[in-house]
Amino acid sequence: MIIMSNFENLKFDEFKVNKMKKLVEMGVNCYPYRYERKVVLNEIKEKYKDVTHDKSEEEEITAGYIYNIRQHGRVIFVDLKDENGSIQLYLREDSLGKSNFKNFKEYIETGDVIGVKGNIFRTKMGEITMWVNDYEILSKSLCPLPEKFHGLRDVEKRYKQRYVDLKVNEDIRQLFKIRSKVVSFIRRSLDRQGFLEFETPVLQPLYGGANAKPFTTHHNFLKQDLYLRIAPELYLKRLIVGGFEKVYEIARNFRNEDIDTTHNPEFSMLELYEAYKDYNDIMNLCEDLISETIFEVFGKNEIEFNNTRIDLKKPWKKITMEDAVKEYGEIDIYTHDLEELRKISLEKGFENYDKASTHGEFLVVFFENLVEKNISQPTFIYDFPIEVSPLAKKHRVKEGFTERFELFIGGYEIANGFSELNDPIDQKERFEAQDKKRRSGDLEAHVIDYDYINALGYGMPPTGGIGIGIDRLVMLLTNKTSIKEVILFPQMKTQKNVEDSNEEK
RNA sequence: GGGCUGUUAGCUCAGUCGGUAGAGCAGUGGAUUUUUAAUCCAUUGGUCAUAGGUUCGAAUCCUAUACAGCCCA
Repeated sequence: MIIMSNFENLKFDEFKVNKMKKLVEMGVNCYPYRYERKVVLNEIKEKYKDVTHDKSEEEEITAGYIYNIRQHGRVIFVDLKDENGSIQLYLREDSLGKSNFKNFKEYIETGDVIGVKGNIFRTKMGEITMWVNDYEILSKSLCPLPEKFHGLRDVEKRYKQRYVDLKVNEDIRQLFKIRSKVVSFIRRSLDRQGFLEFETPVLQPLYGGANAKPFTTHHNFLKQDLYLRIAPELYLKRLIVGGFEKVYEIARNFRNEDIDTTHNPEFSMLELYEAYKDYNDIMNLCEDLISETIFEVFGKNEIEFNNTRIDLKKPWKKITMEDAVKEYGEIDIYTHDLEELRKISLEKGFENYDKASTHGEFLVVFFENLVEKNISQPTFIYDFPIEVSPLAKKHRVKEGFTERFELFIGGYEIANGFSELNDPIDQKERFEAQDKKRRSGDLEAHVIDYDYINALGYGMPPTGGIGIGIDRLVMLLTNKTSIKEVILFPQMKTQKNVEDSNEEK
């Protein structure tokens, strides 16, 4: 029944293709260019919410795709959907005429897109329904839709054929609508506050702004390797040097790392920078921006995530990393020597402790292993060790620390910000320290960007900045624990064909 | 990187102790002028993910591979 090419993985249905061909023979264009749709389905539902059994005087013209058909001999009921609504159609042989009715019965099926004209009435069962006077095929479907009741459940197919997932699973379409709203609200909010959005390079000769491994590509004409950006940070701060005072970018970043429930190789991040501000100002900005976004989308400042009620009412908790480890981990790092810290890490089976060689690095290890996952309610963790924060300004009073913070909600890191390091000499030393780490095998350590140091040499005002993970934020808002659920087309491995696997060896 | 689980009809899923492959929906043919997961009758459709192995006999047991999900590092 299904025509399936070995090479193209097409799922055309033979019956559907034949019906389409028949229609074409009859002179019907199965793929016309436009349709004069006058109203969407929700507008009809709203306009006729008090309609009675009597047909409306006015004729309505609308369109959508068919998701169910119930044939009753000389009557057909059809369920029609558009982006935001649905309506029932009522087709009668005596209204449509014999041949039009027969054609519908024989050639129109679930999945087809049609335009319809008709009057609105209420059926015996109380359903607002269009009494169809005329219909037109707008697109003939050739692939069978998944089952009407269960929809598409197979997770792999849902991700790989997201178009089907969106078409048949209403909740998925709602989820991505929320994602779109979140992004557009953030833009509107920042624009209203006087921020300017800029597009900085995705292809970069040097990558920077985060600890991560990049994707590498090659420019043929320049005969030069380029990297896909891991963060827009260093370019946005060059804009602050250049004299812009409030800038942001909603940037797609690329990191060549493991794929799991919280990591996709490409992901979206809001990064913003504001001159003459410090990390305290930015924490406030972040708190306002996120809580307003959530209120805008849900109309309340309370959400349910991973079976936990999260209260986003301001002000949010603020605690230093050191105190957080004391509170949640019940240990004061600075009262133990390195040998003891190493021993404790080993005993408790901490991740990544073997790389730690300073109190600051152990503080981070203890934080990540003992604290992070336990922070459900929105909490700013602030004052990070200098060793792990090469782009953040030294703390104004606390030796060995930087003015950096991260926001945690529901056990996830949502945002990361700081008083930006603007001392060019200090920045040079920090990069050199990173470079040393790099040379000793830490592939995620920063590379030295001399042009960036040079930019700072021209003078960057005191500046506060932040990055907010859009995907993580959307996960939180839609109660999803897998990042793939909130990315339209997540990266999935494609089936290898024989030729490819030979080439690889 | 490691562990566990999954892969059976277009979709959602059964398949007992190893003994010829099942259902619902969709599709196809028919009945049906207010149904809404419509109903009724009939009916098509499977290299059981792939490749090996054990066995008289494998969807089922074993090994490897592919892809995926979840958990851990």
